This record gives sequence, structure tokens and C-alpha cells, in this order.
Amino acid sequence: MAWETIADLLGGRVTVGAEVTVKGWVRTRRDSKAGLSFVGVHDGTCFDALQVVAPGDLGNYATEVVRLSAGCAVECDGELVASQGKGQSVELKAAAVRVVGWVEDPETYPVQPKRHTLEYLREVAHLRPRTNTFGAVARVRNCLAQATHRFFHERGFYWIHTPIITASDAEGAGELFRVSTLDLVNPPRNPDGTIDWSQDFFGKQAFLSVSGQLNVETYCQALTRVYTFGPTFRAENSNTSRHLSEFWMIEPEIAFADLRADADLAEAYLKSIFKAVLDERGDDMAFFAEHVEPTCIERLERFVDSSFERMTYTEAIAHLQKAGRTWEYPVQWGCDLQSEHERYLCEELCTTPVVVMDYPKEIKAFYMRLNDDGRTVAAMDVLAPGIGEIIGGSQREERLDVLDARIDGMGLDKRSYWWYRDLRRYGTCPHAGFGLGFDRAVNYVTGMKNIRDVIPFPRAPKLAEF
RNA sequence: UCCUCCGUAGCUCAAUGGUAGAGCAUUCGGCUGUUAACCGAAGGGUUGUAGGUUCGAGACCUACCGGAGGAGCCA
Repeated sequence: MAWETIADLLGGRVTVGAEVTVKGWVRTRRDSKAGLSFVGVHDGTCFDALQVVAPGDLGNYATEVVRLSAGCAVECDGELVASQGKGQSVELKAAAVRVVGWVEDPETYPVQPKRHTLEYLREVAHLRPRTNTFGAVARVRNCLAQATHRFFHERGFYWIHTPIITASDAEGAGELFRVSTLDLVNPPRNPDGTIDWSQDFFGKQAFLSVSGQLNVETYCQALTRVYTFGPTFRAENSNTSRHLSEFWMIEPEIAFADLRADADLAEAYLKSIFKAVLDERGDDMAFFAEHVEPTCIERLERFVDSSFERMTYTEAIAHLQKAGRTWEYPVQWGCDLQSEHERYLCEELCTTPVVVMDYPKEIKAFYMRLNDDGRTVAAMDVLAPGIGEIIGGSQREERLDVLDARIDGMGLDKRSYWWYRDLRRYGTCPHAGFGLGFDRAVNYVTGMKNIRDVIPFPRAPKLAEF
């Protein structure tokens, strides 16, 4: 008998009348003393469960079938038949139900067939994928990841595997996790008492990468269109619903391109992966719309059909000053946009994602290209309702003299960037790119409020149990 | 890291400073081609931890631990 997935059985890809085997985990059991039981079986291949009808004349009916509880692993053989009941089109008329793995203490099985809080489920992260919510998140997350690779592949981008261990805090993008094999209790020391990093594994200080951007720029300057997609690490003591210590970032980089082309790419990319979710994960999105965020489907549909609002930083400041309200953080040209400002722009003023471009150079990174006005850089942030900054990008400074002036001006050491500066010495060209917080994108799509609930095993301060 | 709120049964939550309760789950019984089924019964507690106030603390005070929301940092 062929082993079929529940997605294929419920999706009409197996003909009614076929003899099949199904393997999965029990969600619910309802007994009919008329002599049969209904067992809801999930295998995670789609949102819905398969109803397995177990007749009372099965050899193990009294001894095993009626003892099935949530979480048990089973294999069921039987005929796929049209359902007599409501709620499902087809069901499995079981000829055999084999219990592969029992739940040893049903009373304390952490995932009961009832509503659990997301906070509680975080404490049982090894079992939460068995719930409707986390199964749906996992499938949508995968859909977004596959759609990401498809989007870039179809446009001639190459996926570059940038390193996870890096020897320099190149970007200055935050606190770093140190990678070291030195003895913490008794490290080798220099004559002046400081730690002698030359004796460490890499012969110098090393850290987990906070961004693949600087590395991927080198491949951009050879392969034209490239991107990274991998884990990124920040050791900041951030305790919020939108920060993780380990998160996944997508960073495309395009040569012979300016900031406008960069914004165009960001918009096309987001629309593409959101459309994939609408096309491929209707079952899961229907669940999110019903139980998590009622507007999540129409929000995506509107997103795919409309265009981003675009404004300059200077225009954004003007909008905020005209908003007719007092801000906790006063608004004036030159200040960084705070959460309350970003929220107003995308949630109230536009009610759509907004691209803010051309920020003051003082509040942005050294590698962003200086505009002709001499006071702004070609940077952009894409702000999404409910999430905040989902994309940060820029056109890169391709002129060596300007780049050097920026490095000096920010008090950085040019020698640390020798290979990055080399790119400007050998065939430099305009180029641009952005970083997308993948997990934040999953939040936006699903309507899930906390970033710890859209990554399988969240890492955050004091959180690394699983 | 800062501000605010929260911590009671396996889970979700009640309980004026005065005998710790309900729903779901679990076990047992009844009923039914059932849909988070339904009806009845039973078991289940060092109220996050450690001190303190009080005749008496789940409740009030202090510290710590854990969680949530907001802020900062950012993606």
C-alpha cells in the first residue's frame, strides 16, 4: 500500500477508492459507542487533519484505538472514501491502525487539543510545531524562503555563501558575539596585561557576523547580481517582540545600480514572495486570518497590487511636523526617526509600506553614498505597518576619496577596511543593496506579533534552551 | 538596559486580608457518523523563590527569578 501525504489525499491528488497508508500524529479522538472512533491525524504536509474512521472490529480497537490521545504516532492503512460527515470531503476508512509511539502520560502532554498561549508554547518549543499555529508558520516561512531563492534565481542573481565567522567588526552594526578557543580563566596575555589575541584560533579577534554585506559586495563587483541568505548574529541586549540575537537576513547587492533601482528591487522582491504565499499557502493564511490577524490576507493582496509610497527623509520630517501632535521625541531635520515616527508614517499617514530615502549622513553608516547636496546619503528604509523597519538599504560609496573621508570622519581605521577599499581602487562602479530581516517578513505575512514565534528556535538574551 | 503590568491545578483563568474554585485536559460511566462532540462523576495545589508586616497573606511590603507590553539599539 502506498504511503501518501495528507496534503495529497485532501488535495484531490489521490483518487477516491485507493488503498493507502497514512503516517502521522493524533490530534483528536472522538468515540462513537455505535462501534467506531474518529481519529484526527496530522502529518504537517498541509494545514488540515485527515479524519481516520476506525471501525470497532479492528483487532486492536478496544486495547489500543480507544486509548489513543493527542500526540501519539500512528500508521493507518485503509481506503480513501467520500466522507459521510460534514467538515471534510474525504476520509480514511481504516483497515489497520498501528500505534508506533504512545504518549506516555496523556495528562501531562504539554500540547493539548485546546487553545494555548504563545508564551506557554515558547516554553515547549520542541513540541509547539505540532500545533496549528506553528505548523502554519513553518510552512509559510518555508514558502517565503523558497520564493526568495526562486525570485533571485529567475533574475540572474547568484546566492553567495558569505562567512558566519568574521575577523572584524566591519560595519559597526552592533554588539558582537566573540568566537574564541582561548582559556577564559587563564588567557595568554601581552606584557601590558591585555589579552594576546594572536594566540587565539584565528590569530586575531573573531566574531559571529552581523552582516554579509561587505563580503557580498566583493562578489557583486564580479558577478553583477548577487545575494546572501543566512543567519546573522547581534549580541545586543534587546528585549522586544521584533529583535533576535540570531536571525536570518537576505542581502541582495546589484552592480551598476543606484538607490532608485535598489528600491525598485526591494518592492519587486517583497511583492513576489508575498504573492507566492497567497498562491501556495491559502490553507495556512485562512487560519491566520481567522485566529491571528483578520486583515492579513487582504493586506497582502493590497500590497501585491499597489505600489510603495516613496518619500525623502526631508519630506518625512515635514509630514511629521505637520501631523499636529506632540511627539515624545521632538522632530527636526537631522534627528533619527523613532518608532513612533515610523509608525505614524506607515500606519497612519500612508497605511502601506513606505520607502524613506536620502537620510542625513550623520545618522547613517560610512559606506553609504554621499549625495550631491553634501549633507545626505543615498540610504533607504522600508517601513511596514505593524513591524517597523523591515528593510534597510543604500547605494554604496564607490568613490575611494569620498569613502576615505567618511571613514576618517567617523573615526574608523582605514587599515581594517583594506580589502573593501581595494574594490574602489580596481574597477569601481556604482552599486547598491539592502538587508531584509527575513523573520520580520514572516511576522508581517502571518500577522504573528512576536518574532520569537516565527523562528523555530528563537535566540534572545537569556533564551537558548532548545 | 529603562518604564509599566503579570506569575494560583497539566493548560486558560477566578477568589473584600478570613475554609483555594471553575472551564478545558486526564481517568471512569452514559450517549452519539462524530467535528475543540455532548451529559454525569472522580482524581489533581508547598498560590514563581526567599524574607517581612499581621491574630490571620494567593492578596500588603522588600529582594530575586521568570514572562508580557512599550522604549532604546536595529533587521
